[in-house]
Amino acid sequence: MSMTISALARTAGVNVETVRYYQRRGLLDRPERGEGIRRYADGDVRRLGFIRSAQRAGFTLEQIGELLQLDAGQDRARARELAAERMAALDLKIAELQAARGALERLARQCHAREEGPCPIIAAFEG
Amino acid sequence: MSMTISALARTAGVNVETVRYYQRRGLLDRPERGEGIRRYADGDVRRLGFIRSAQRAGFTLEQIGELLQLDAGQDRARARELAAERMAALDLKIAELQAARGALERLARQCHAREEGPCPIIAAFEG
DNA sequence: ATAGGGTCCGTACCATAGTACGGAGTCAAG
DNA sequence: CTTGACTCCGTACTATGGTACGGACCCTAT
Repeated sequence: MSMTISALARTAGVNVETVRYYQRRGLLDRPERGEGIRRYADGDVRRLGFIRSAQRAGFTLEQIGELLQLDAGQDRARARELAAERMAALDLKIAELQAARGALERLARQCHAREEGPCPIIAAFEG
Repeated sequence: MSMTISALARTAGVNVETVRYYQRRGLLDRPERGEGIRRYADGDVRRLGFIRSAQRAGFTLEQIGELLQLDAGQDRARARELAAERMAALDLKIAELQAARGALERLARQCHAREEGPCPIIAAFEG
């Protein structure tokens, strides 16, 4: 319920320094010091979890900061806008990675097929 | 056939400074100065194209450097190894992005459905 | 032959997302 | 009541992939 910074970090699976960094960036609160040391609660764990999930979804820390602002302001239109933007970007990125993946796979197969001569993996990228 | 650095950069769609940067990193050659100025040829364009494609496939510049080494050495086994590693990493990344994309889409729909209350996009990430 | 643009090159700077360091303070156990 | 671990905080450093700057040189057209 009430944890130190290292317990918070451990719970969320991040480095203590990362927690401090998020505090500096304004993504996490610095709770009041209760008798010398700051104590963290479940809300902080959830918030940290939010940051990491959003990050996995490809949001930058800056965008995450905005999402957190929206959370307070309940600006749903803007939240949807951000989500839509991110989805478009993700679609693009996914398509790119899939193309790269496919190309790589074909090439590796070709490279396997003929043991002689130059590896087609390298040649194929030239374009 | 014989181009200046800015023509090379333009052809490949990158900044002149980027070309110089790749030269510093050893990814591109610095051709001999013919009458004061370095002249670039098709090979350089292809090589620069290779770098950019490989980059789109998610290779880091360091890995690209290794691929270019292999090109010379014709170490096909290592090339396949790198390709396999990269494919695994791509699969992971693609799955992650697709998950994020799906989550985002569901949330945006929910957020649209009910105009009242807190936006679920933000709440949903907490976990 | 001189003005302008382009080139050359080293060095410095940028953003992003952290990680590390060092000194001072605090806390819990022995 | 001290020792050792942990916390606090500012500042500095890291990696990655570039971008920008400034002085010197070179090339071409007028």
